[in-house]
Amino acid sequence: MNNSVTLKDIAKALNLSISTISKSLNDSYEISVETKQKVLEYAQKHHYSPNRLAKGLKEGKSRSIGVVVCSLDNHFVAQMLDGIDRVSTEKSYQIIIMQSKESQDQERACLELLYAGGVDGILISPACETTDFSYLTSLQDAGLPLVVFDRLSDQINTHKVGADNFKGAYDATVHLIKSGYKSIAHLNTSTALSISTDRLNGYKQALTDHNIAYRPELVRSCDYSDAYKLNKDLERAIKYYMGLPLRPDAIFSAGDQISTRCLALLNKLGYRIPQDVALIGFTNTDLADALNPALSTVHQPALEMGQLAAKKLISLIESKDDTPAEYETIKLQTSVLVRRST
Amino acid sequence: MNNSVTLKDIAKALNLSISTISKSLNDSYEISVETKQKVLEYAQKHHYSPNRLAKGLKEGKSRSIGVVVCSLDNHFVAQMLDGIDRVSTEKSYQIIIMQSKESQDQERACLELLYAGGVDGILISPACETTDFSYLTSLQDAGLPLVVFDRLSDQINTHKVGADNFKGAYDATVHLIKSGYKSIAHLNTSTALSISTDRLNGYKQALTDHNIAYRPELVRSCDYSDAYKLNKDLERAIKYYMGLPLRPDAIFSAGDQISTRCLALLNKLGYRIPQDVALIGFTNTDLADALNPALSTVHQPALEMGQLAAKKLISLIESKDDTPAEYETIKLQTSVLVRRST
DNA sequence: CTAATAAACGAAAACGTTTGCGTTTTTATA
DNA sequence: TATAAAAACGCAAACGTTTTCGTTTATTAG
Repeated sequence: MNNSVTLKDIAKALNLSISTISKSLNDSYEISVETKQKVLEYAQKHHYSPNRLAKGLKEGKSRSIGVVVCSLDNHFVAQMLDGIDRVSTEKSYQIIIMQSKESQDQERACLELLYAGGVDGILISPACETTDFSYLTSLQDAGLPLVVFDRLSDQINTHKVGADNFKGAYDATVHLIKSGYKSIAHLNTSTALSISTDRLNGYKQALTDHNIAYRPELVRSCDYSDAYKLNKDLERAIKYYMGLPLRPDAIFSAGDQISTRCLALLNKLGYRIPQDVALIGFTNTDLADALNPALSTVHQPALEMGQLAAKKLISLIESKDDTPAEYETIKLQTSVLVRRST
Repeated sequence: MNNSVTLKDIAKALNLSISTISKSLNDSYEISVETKQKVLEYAQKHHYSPNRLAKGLKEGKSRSIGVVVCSLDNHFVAQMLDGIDRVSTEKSYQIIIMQSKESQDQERACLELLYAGGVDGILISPACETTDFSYLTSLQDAGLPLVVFDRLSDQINTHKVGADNFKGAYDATVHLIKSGYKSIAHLNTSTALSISTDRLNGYKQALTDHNIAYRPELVRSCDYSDAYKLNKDLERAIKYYMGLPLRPDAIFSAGDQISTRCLALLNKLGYRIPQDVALIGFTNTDLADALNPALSTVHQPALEMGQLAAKKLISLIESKDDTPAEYETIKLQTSVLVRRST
């Protein structure tokens, strides 16, 4: 806290009472125009700005919202945060960003800190590891507004904003099929979150819709939690695929890191893309066109997702009194961007 | 603000006074062990956590620090933020991240908001556009601790933590020279910040040290502020280079986006890297090895930079009383990672 | 001219803490 | 036994707001 000039200071200087100053600055009808004028002038001249803590304490609100994401180090996440940031600063809420690093424990720690910190609401994209949502619901029961975004779960009942992962996966798979690929592998993330099953289901649906038999051996999961593990899992999966009697001629990968790391690994292992194996994956990296080769991607409207989630949360916060009405689940459309890798 | 159980509640429940509760929880010597025990037990059972706002108001501290960066959507920035996040959560400070989007006005707005918000200190990596540091120094004069990181400026006197950009540029250029490139262009960012001149000087020094004449026409600047402009500037620069009578056989680029976008553009324009022109650039992207071709980079210790900057700021905050001692400027070593593009 | 009304402002409580100091009770010292 | 000291706790002010409810003065209606 640095803030210097207070209502008291102004009151003393202008020989008025604190309440008069406060009312003047809040444009109360109780105060004469002349007084208001005088107060406002002095306040501006001395760079008065109300003390956030005092105001918050009085009003029982902190005008801050907590945001929990897996990691900052990720284009997709950064874009969502950008969206969140835009609407929250517009509505003059501060955001406190915390990282779960895909760990359920750390996520729990983040939530505890945010709750204790007195945020007015929480925006969360759960960690991959998370299976237990009881703490989250307990926060909700305690009256804390909550919005889940990006990675959804039906273990919690509130507003949810995500991408249409089923459709995205479906479209990507169809794209591969229509491009002539016959044997399509699917690399997924190992998580209990719906994001994973949705994509798997989209993939399956596309296959059945095109009379292609679903081969479970073509689906592998990778541990997302840290870069080292991911690389290891991925390398194993790729080698496994390539050792298969009916070796896949295309891979559809779910997940930002998975897609780009997969591409890097395929290169490293000497496979030519798309000649040896085609690749399309979920990712929002702006470097997709600069990759070797340019990577076909399923792109999610990350910015909009963040914006919408923040709007939903703020509306929830600001209408805390009325009945929660009905909670919505919004699914934003993804788009397939075809590039050289398929 | 969600927080429910307060000192008063505990006091009432235990038939003690508020101050006794407070002192118990703060482990004061004035309170008997039995009482402390009882209070602690009750507090834990009912998930008491002190109200951040009230505490902050009382102590005149908010235990939060403001961080201003150009943009979230950037690997390098994300890594620095990660570093900042680690040490600040460890020391139980909240961080408020704001984006300047390379605009001096928006940066100013961020700073005003943070100051008004009552942060205990500010961590800033100035916008490219910023030339006027007077507002920053005025904040400093008002007693707000400040640490500048990443992008340094000598227009402000405080702790500074950055990379050794001169050395990084020098090393990159030497690498190109030693790899046999004769005519080395330099793509820089158009900014008044020292980050730009340091890199330019490193480049120049490497040339003179190897008896290569410095050709001003090989140095171009690009507007970093938005993606569209950057692409435009870059394309113009590249075409300009390639139209030169003595066309460069290598490019050393400064700046994250510039390096990766330059690679993408060279590809798009049909130039082969490194046959037609080699490329090395400052960037921390984890996709460098997956690019087309794998991009040689100058890598900055972003995480450490963030950590160090945060440590410096916190120490500044917590020793606000004593004389500011002497301000340091720390330059962290960069490393050249050679890949296929050179 | 009196009484009611409006206009303009101030006093004080409240939000949840922390902390200096006063008060009571117990214990130790002379 | 009288007294000083220590131990354990409560009171109340303070941090900077907002807001309710007076209080004062000026204005208007009857």
